Amino acid sequence: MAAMAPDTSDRPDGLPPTLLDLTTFLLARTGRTARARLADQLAERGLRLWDLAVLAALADFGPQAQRDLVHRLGIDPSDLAKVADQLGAAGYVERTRDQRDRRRVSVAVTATGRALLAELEGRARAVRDEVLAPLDAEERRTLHDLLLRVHQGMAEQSGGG
Amino acid sequence: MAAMAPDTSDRPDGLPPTLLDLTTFLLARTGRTARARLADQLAERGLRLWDLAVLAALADFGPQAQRDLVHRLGIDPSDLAKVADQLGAAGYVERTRDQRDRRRVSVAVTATGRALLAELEGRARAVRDEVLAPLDAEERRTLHDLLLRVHQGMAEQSGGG
DNA sequence: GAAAATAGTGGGTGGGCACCCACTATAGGG
DNA sequence: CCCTATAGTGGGTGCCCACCCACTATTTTC
Repeated sequence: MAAMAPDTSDRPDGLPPTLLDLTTFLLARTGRTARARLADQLAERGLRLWDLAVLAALADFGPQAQRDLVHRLGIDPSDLAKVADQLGAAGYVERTRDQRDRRRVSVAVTATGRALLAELEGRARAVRDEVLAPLDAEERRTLHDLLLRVHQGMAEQSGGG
Repeated sequence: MAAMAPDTSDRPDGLPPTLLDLTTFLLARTGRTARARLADQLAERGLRLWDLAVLAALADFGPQAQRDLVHRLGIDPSDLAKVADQLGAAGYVERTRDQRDRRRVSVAVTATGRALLAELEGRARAVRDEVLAPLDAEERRTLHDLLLRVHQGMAEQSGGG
């Protein structure tokens, strides 16, 4: 693909070099597209990004109180309540009162939830393959690594390291 | 900074590995943060991202009709009208009826606009230095290059290359 | 010169996301 | 016990963004 002569006139491309020189802009723009495509995939299941994050956290770290999820994911407690509520109604998670501290609601992912998560991961990988099409395997690894470190840096900055 | 022992318990960090394994997710998340910080900088001048894009396009490609900007930047014509209107009111651009085709409005960046653009570029670079703090100079170049190619791939995909 | 296409404008819509507050229930400290 | 802090919930707000439609002015086509 893309072996034809570039016809600059009817391409939506051709962003100003000034913008393309700004890594901040590139990161923002590619990130926006990636997010949008991922969100589209989730939307096909009636889900949003937070749903994926919550499922992943529960699968990785096991059942835990909402307060822990709030802390770990940096989501607003009130928003999490809604997400958990919806996931619970759909049978993807189970919520039980913690008997040692009855203020707390412990959330656990169900088998159905795990299956959903696996599917979502697949969709996310499909999006990645689409988005990172121009890169070969090693470049993808490099990009992933760099982004991971950038992300960790961000976490430290806002987390007050 | 960040020379102290990591206290995993009160960090907003610790996202689920499942998520950190998804490049799509990383790209989306770092992109979101980058965008937010850039938007913050622009907001200090009462501007939004499109304002920067429009100024850059005019500076790079010279005066042109709104339809060209629409085409080049992929912005909605109606939205561009508003952006151009605001930039015009603030004196950053000048809008004149094209005398050869009086339907068209030609937009040109003013001297003030160029000065503003220069300042905004500086702010964007500052954000970049903040966001890419964990990376050395060569890694930043690599990241920029990879993102640029990813971006071009996206443009081809949606532009029907 | 009538009809169809094009350029720009104004107004409005819907979705997502972050954020905040008031309130209930429970726990823990003195 | 009373007081304070914590956990969760429901409801609501504001921002941004993308998108769409109706309308006017102008140009192009036949």
